[in-house]
Amino acid sequence: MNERHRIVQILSQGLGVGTEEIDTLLEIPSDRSRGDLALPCFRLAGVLKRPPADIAKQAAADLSEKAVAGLASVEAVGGYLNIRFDPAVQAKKVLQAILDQGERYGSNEVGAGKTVVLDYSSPNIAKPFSVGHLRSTVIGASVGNLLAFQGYRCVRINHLGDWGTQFGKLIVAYRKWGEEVDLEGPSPIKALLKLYVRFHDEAEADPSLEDQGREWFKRLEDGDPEATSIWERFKSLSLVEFQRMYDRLGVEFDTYSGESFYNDKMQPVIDRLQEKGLLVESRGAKIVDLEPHGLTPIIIQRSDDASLYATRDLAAACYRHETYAFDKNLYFVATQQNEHFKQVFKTLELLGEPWAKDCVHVAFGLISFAEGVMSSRKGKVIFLEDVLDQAVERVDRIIAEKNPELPNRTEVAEQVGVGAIRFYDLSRRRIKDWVFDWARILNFDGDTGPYVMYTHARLSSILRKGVERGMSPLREAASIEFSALDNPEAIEILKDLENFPRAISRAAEEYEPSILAQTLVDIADHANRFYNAHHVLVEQPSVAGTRLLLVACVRTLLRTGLGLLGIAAPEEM
RNA sequence: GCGCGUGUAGCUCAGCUGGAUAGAGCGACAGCCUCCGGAGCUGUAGGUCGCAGGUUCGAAUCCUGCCACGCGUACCA
Repeated sequence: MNERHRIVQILSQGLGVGTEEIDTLLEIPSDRSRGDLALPCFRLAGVLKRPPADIAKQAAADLSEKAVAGLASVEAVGGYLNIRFDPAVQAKKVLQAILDQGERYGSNEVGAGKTVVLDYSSPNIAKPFSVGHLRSTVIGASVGNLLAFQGYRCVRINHLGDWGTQFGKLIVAYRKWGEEVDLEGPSPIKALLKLYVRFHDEAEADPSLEDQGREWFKRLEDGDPEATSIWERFKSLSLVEFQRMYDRLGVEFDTYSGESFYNDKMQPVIDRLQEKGLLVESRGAKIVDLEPHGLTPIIIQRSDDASLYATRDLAAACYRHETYAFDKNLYFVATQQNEHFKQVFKTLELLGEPWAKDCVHVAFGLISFAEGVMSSRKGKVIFLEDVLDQAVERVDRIIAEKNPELPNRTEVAEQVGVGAIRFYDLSRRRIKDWVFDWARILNFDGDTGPYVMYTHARLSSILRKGVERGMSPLREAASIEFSALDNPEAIEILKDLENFPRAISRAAEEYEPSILAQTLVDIADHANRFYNAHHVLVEQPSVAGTRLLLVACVRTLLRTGLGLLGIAAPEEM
């Protein structure tokens, strides 16, 4: 923003305060009817030894003297200096920018030449793809989109949970009761889940099963042919089901190399820990003592020499750095694993890896049920597929009621239903826990995905109707009829349009898609108010053309924003 | 016990680097289809920002203590 720069200079000179200080002090008023920019003068009062109101008054005088282009008014109110830009000038500028950049409006190149590795989704083989996995999947995918929009090269990794003691357990269960379940049916994972649940039931009575499970995992790790072939079958059956989810969600990965991929890459890491004298034996296991750093010990090798999750994560981090030379290495994993990632990152640091500081655990809260936590061991899970199906079905019923003539009804129902679920998960800050509630997740009124999509559809509809009546949006913002936008509803939207790039940047920097989701709700809200209060397709061509331009621009932003969240924007619904 | 996190309206949540009367949605109540799609719009009611101190001209926001809840706390991931 050029005016801002100019304003900072004038104020800095007039008041005799550094430009940087002025710049950090300048803010957007919480109540924007007060102006577009404000300078609270209280802090300056201390430095300048003058009353704040005095400073504000002088600053106002300084500014009005210099006649900055595009400034509408400048006034001192109490200790505040309030600055207002000429709304017509602002409007032209932002509308033209969107006209020029289209769906790229809001993007930038801050990440050009940099690489970010994103580890997300990462479901466990042979376990259901539950609503719990939804979080990692959609947050990770969306942050990837946001970072790519900022010019970063993104490497998307699905770090499949395809290794570990659980497979030993499952192999034991399969060998004992495998014939009692149907692995060739429509949902082999449900069959595997039965085996897993049964294992834990029986293990309560017969604890030796746990030992057998550990033993079979050890065999798997040592390359035992029977163990390997059973494991491979589980894996391929699972991947088919996962792919079905990813297709519906429109989520993609550059690689599916999971934990098993690192089975032969752990030894070098263990050796290096050994060389550095970090590895110590304790209670039969090999650990790195992290107590001096306020952390519990990280277990590198079990007493039976089998590997652990932490070992594989260390190997994976090193591999990723060698392979991709990342600038950031992100893990989209629940808060439960806070300590684990602290341990891993600290260990990398102790190994002398300077890039340890570029590893970030992008944590999110857990999903629970009113009755308690989800647990695949007890078979208490909600399958994501069931949630998506319910949502789509509900959308379909609503369409049947409100818009029965809609073409592509099945396709749109799928888009809106899946979008609703995605938006629900992305719309609150990641760190928050939430309790799964069918009534809430299937509600499509108010601050929801369907509301944003609906607004997009309404705007699309207005544009279509406009064309039918021989009207079209202006192609040059310079020729707008500003009086057509000179009302509180339109002004509010123009501010939204202006702030959009900043919302995107914040969402990307903080790895927080909810910032974008909330912004979209605000825009949709303002758009709804606007077209309820003001007719777009009016007689006067200049007014209609101007309002159509505004409609087209808002629609573009909603489309861009939904796209970054991985949500479709149907023209009708 | 210790570590990390969360605590804002009945419920679900916003509140950007501390700033001018704390904002939405759901639910409740009252209205709005001779007008571009009512998954919408307008209005009303509803808040000691967990509690107590402190820093500051100014604190929901920063610091300390306490309380409540969640997660973690050695061979699961």
